[in-house]
Amino acid sequence: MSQLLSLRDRKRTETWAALHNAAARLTLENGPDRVTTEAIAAQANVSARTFFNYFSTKEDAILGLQDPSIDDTWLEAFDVDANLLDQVSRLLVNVVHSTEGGADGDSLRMEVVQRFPQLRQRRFGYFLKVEQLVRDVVTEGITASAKWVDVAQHHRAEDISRMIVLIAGAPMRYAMQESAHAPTLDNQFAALSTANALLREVLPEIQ
Amino acid sequence: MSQLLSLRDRKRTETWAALHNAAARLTLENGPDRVTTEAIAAQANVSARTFFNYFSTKEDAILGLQDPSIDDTWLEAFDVDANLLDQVSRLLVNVVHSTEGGADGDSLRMEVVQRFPQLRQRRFGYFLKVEQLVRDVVTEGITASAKWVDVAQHHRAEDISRMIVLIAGAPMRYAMQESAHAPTLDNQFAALSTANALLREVLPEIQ
DNA sequence: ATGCAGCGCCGCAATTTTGCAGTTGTGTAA
DNA sequence: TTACACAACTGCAAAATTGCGGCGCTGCAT
Repeated sequence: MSQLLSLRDRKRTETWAALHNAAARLTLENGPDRVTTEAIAAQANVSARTFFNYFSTKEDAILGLQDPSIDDTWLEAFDVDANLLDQVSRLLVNVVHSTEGGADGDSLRMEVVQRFPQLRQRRFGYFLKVEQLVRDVVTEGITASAKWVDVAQHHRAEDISRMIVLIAGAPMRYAMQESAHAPTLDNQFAALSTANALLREVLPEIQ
Repeated sequence: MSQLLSLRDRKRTETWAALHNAAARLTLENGPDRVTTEAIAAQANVSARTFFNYFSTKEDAILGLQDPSIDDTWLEAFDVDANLLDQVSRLLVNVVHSTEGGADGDSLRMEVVQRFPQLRQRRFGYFLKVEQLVRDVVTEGITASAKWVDVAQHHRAEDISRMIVLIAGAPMRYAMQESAHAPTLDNQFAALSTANALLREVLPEIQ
């Protein structure tokens, strides 16, 4: 049998997906304002209270957003002393992905974001949490690194990593703004890699 | 919406039915000895431990047996001072029914009992619990009744009701033995009413 | 303007489910 | 015989779910 997840974890995932699907489906049918958290919970066959055990707001459920997290594998592979920009970029992409749970294939998220732009700001809100998380990782790396002792004498590690994450995150912000107009998954990838290229070209010019 | 049962109660009923169905189905496919409680739980999509929150033995799950209970309606209607034999008979039938939960229509119980006679004794075991419950009701009634004070001077109320329930229960025992050979629902009803008629004929002859 | 109903959301206690580490009994292979 | 796997079943503590009362806000009828 598939014993990768415990029964508990499997059910938790199922309930999460059921709530997100119900929320997204009902929203597509009636618009986000005509959907109540009660109706969503009923569709997912759980109590109204349980809804808020999984999502802190109705919008989070509609969009299927979770708090960001970093896989241990990524943490171990992270090395501040080489290719920092690349690494932080990839970390950001990965952590953003962690905020959008479940299988993307059958998720109704895309359609929802496209049809109800009011919901978009919520994703930016989550990007702040993502940055915070990544910043912590970078801060820790810098603090422990010999390569950064010089810079760290003039600035606090927190500030250094804030700046690094801001730069590395610029392409994602750029892509997110773009994706307002082109919300398919392919288009988002395209926007991101365009933005990445742009960053590489701009960086050498401004120093 | 149908708000007769709370979400909690509705789910409890569903889980009970899922476990019973899984147990009965797997038993029909493989025989009771080749079915594990784990497999049943897995089929019902609950943990192995939860199985034992619903049934105290594997056989109970296969047969779909619950502890007997008496509906309050029946309790209020019960009156020791009139038609006692009839009332206790009906009470017994009703309480026996309460031990066999769920919708009888789609239950696989019948088929299981017919094909695996080893399971039959378990039903008799439950009949003892049923008698106990009914006995308590009758005892309480007798204790509070003016009509029974005379008899109660020579015998304890417990013993009186024990005898009454035994007599009133004779047709059910008779029918249960018969049903070994004719296990359909109709046949059981027929056997029971035959036995009832028989009792009525015998009673006057033996006093 | 004023009340009032509806909805999002939270805290808390009761109930249920799960995981885990047993104990016991039974068949089976060495 | 001994050893050992396996399955029924239990106790207990952690986690999840539910019900319920309550808070704050918003829109709407009076």
